[in-house]
Amino acid sequence: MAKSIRKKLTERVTITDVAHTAGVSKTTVSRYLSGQYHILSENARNRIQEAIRELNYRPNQMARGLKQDRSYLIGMVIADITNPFSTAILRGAEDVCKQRGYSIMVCNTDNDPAKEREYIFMLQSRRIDGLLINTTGRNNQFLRQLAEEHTAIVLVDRKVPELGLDTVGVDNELSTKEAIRFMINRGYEQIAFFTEPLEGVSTRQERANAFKDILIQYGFPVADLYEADLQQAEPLLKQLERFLESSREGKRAIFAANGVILLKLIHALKHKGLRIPDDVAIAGFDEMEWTDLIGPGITTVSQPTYQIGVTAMERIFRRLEGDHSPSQNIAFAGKLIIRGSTPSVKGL
Amino acid sequence: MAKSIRKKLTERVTITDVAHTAGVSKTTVSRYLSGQYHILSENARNRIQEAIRELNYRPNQMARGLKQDRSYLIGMVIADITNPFSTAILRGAEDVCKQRGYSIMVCNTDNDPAKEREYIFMLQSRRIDGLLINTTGRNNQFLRQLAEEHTAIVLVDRKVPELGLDTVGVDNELSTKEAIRFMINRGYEQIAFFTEPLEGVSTRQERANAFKDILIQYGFPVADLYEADLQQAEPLLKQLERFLESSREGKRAIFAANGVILLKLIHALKHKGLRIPDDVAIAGFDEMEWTDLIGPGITTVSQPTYQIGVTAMERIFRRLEGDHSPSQNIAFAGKLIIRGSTPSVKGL
DNA sequence: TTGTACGCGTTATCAA
DNA sequence: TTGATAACGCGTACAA
Repeated sequence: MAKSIRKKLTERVTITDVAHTAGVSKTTVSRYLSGQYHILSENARNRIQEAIRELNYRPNQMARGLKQDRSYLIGMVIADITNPFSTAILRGAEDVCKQRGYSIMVCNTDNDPAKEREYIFMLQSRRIDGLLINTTGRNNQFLRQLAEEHTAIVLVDRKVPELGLDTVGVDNELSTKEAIRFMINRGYEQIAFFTEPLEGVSTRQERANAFKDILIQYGFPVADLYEADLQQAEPLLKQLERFLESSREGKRAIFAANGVILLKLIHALKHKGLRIPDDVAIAGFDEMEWTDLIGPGITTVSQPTYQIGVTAMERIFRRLEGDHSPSQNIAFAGKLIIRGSTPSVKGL
Repeated sequence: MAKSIRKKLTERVTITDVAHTAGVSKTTVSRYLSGQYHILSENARNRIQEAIRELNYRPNQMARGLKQDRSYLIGMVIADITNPFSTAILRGAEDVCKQRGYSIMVCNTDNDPAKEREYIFMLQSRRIDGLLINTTGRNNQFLRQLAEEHTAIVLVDRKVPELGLDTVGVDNELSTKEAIRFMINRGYEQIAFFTEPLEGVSTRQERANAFKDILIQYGFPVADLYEADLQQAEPLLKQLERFLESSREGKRAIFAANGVILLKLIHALKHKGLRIPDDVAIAGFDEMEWTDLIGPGITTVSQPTYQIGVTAMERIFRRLEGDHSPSQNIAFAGKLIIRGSTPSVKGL
């Protein structure tokens, strides 16, 4: 291992230096730092304040953490940090953390269990106090291990029932049913459901199941549930073609199980020269900054992402503060935003 | 004795525990941890490995960091983490960090100098080894302070010449000129430039100046440079109306200085019922996932964001490895992506 | 090849 | 209201 020698450009200022120039002991300075002003004399307090400013002192968090067995660090493990859904959650989580003096370490897994595991190890080494994770579901034993140490874990978006952890997300069944029911009521008679691979991802499963349930409830055949791996573009295109060939223009619609696949589908439609909603209607999960700008506007199920991030983070802090109540499953209501991509076709 | 009691209470596995169960000293374990295998007997090495696995030991990074005066932490201070431009950079930076065992702490400033300052202090407390920052430009003295400690700082996107720091971004002058020149060649005779407030943000200034320069070069009057504060929607709308009233249909175009304002402008146009490009042509900085889907597709200047993140991070590591060469200013070429929002209007 | 002893910067415990 | 001292978990001279 090639290590480079680091030169000390500036000697680091320590609590001892502050104590020295303020003419008090380290202990007293430490008390000042942790805000125990009531046991400090006016005099000591002022001199310490002055010394800190003069020396430009910043307490060393590593030393504090080591001593206190607390890092004031939160890990955030996400499948894809470039997904706006994830960043909105991060935004919410970050706001709550900042306010409490915690920092967030971001980890991008690409849905790869191996990467996720590496990150969990790293975060464990850093003694993170809390973890907010959108998990692949393939590293449950390590998550359980983490939870057994002092780490407060909250699962975001994806549940893993066997872990018995707090979960925050949206009510997938409710929202999916509302959306599909809406499309049926608008007169669509053949609705395709496109999702990324279901295995291991509760969110996708819940939405797919809700889709099936509602179709059955309305007496429709469940013929068009497509699972597409988005690594390559081909599979999705093929499945889309299959659906288009098997359906009649005018009464058909597509529902996308999340924002990523919704975007891909819109791209594919454009690529094939198909118009929305004339050739095919479309709707799907995840409101994004562009959904009202594409064609006649895309009908979406909007998730309160920022709120999800805030809530997840608040659960973490509650746990850190000693709340040992049974694990909660917090599901927000999604909001169906109706736009031109799913017009009524009843008269046709 | 006291040790075993403490262990039952806290359950934290330390290097001492590993040493005990492996039957060696802490030092030997430490050598193992830092990969100095050549000074370890086969026997010791195996026993340590086994002990680590058995106890599920993870070295405490806070302790290591404290001892080594290194945190293996990189701070990333960004104006808006939900901006796809920022997350793409983060993605690149993160990939490089992961590979080296570093972690990234994200800090969202909302372009607020006060928030930025708070974050700088916090990061200083954490003894970050490196900082990647998209700065407001209003906390230069604190950045200078950080740089004087052991922190390698790289400015991303926005420069601050007086700090003499490494900078990574895109060649704003070149790309802006190319884009405006392209629009002029396509026959547009009145081009408006919309930007967020110029003050203190080099990127915006460079683009605005390039815009002015090229107009002058072609003998056009520089009448339509609009600085809009996007906190409220009103100002932008008013300015847009001013431009539309002062210009003739058919030969007018809008250029947006970044992705955020480009999106707002497209929204505003839609809101006013104006069509692209029939009523007004439009182009702007920042390629986004939706730019090819809006109307006839939006002409954009694409920045190699992922590459910017990677490069910035690599500069940081180079500095940490002892590179003391003069500060670099790395400017990538942007790429003009021509789409239907800026058709040729020469014949009109 | 291995181990002993000390120190990193901070907080907690106790005594004054 | 203060301070001396012992940890926290690890790495590293120095010794063996």
